[in-house]
Amino acid sequence: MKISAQEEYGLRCLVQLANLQPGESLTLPQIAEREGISTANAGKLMWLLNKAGFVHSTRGTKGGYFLARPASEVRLNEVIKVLDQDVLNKHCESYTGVLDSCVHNGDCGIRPVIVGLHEIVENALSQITLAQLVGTESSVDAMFHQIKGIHRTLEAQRI
Amino acid sequence: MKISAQEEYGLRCLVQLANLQPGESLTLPQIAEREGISTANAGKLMWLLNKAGFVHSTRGTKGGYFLARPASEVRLNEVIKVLDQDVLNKHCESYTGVLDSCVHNGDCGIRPVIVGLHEIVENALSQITLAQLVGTESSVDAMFHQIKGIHRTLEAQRI
DNA sequence: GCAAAACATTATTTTTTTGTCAAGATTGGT
DNA sequence: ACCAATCTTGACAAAAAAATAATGTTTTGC
Repeated sequence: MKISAQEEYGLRCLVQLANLQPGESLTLPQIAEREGISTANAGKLMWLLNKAGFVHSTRGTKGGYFLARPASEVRLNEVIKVLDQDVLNKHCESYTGVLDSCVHNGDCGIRPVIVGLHEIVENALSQITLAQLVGTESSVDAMFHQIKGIHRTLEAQRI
Repeated sequence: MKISAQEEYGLRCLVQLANLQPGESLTLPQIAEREGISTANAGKLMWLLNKAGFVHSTRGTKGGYFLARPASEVRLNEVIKVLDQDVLNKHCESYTGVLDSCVHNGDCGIRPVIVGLHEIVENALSQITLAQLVGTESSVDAMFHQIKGIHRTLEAQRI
C-alpha cells in the first residue's frame, strides 16, 4: 500500500510553488532540479496540475509556474485525486454501485476494509492544505498526533 | 494511493481459510477458483503466507491450506506487511534514520504527511482481525464509522 | 511400489507504471 | 523580425509489478 511516485512528486512540486512569494514563479528546470527528477518528468506532472487548475503557467523567456489559488484553499485530497486516479483503488466498485462484474459480489468480507481505508485516508488528507506545508514548522505533525491518539483510545475500548 | 493486487488477493485468500470449520482445508485450485485468479498466482500468494507463518499446508492427495493461528489473533497490518514490503512506502526513510541519500533532506515539507498517513493506516489495520471478516455480518463497518465520526469532530475543531 | 493429487520454487512472459525524448507552440527581449 | 527561453504534447523506452509457465518434491490411496 503506497503513494505512487506521481502522487508524491506532484505534491512536492506544488509545495515548491506554495513557498514562493507573490509574483514569483518557477521554471520547469528549477522545479526538476530541486526534486532530483528530470525536466521532462516534472513537465508532465506540472501539466497534470495545470490541467486540473491548481497552477497557472506563462510561456516565453520569463515564463514559469505559480499557484492558481491561495495555498490555504488547496486541500491535499484534491491534489492526490488529480495525480492519480483516486485516493485509494476500489477493486470492489460494485459496493458503490459502479461495477457489477466483480467475482466477489455477495460475500466479500474485505470490501468494508477497502472502502473504510479509502475514507480514512481521504478524510485525513482533506484536513491538510498546502499552506500547512510551507516552511519548516508544519502543523501537520500535531494533527496526525491527535488522530493517532484517538485511534489508541478506540483500541482501548475494544471496538 | 492504492492497495496492491498482491495485498488484496492475499488477504482475500486468508479470509477464505478463516471461514473454514476446524479440520477443513482448501486446495490451491479451490482457492484460485473462488477468487477468479489462476492457480499459479494463488500458489505464489499462499507461498508467501506460508513462509510468514500465517498458514500451514499439507501435500499429497488430501492436502491443502489452513490457518496456522486462530483468526482472532491475526491482525491485518501484519498480513499486509508480509504481502508487500510495508503498509506504506517511505520515500523519506531518512526521517526514521535509515537512508540519508534523499534529495529532500533538510526542508521536506511533505515528509510528515507521508509518515502520518503511514501510521494512520497501520493503526486502523492493526485494529482489525481476520475473525472480524468472517461471515457476512462484519463489525468492521462499525469501527470505520466511528473513526470517520472522530475525523469530522477534528475538522470542526479546525485542527 | 506406482500413479495421481497436491504443494514448492524458480524462471519467463505480460502488463502496468514511470520516465525520457523530440518536435511544436508561445512569449519576451533585442 | 529574429532568437532564445519557456511551456505543451504525443510518441517512445525503461523499470517495476503482476501473472503465467514450468519443473521439482511430497503424500495418499491402491
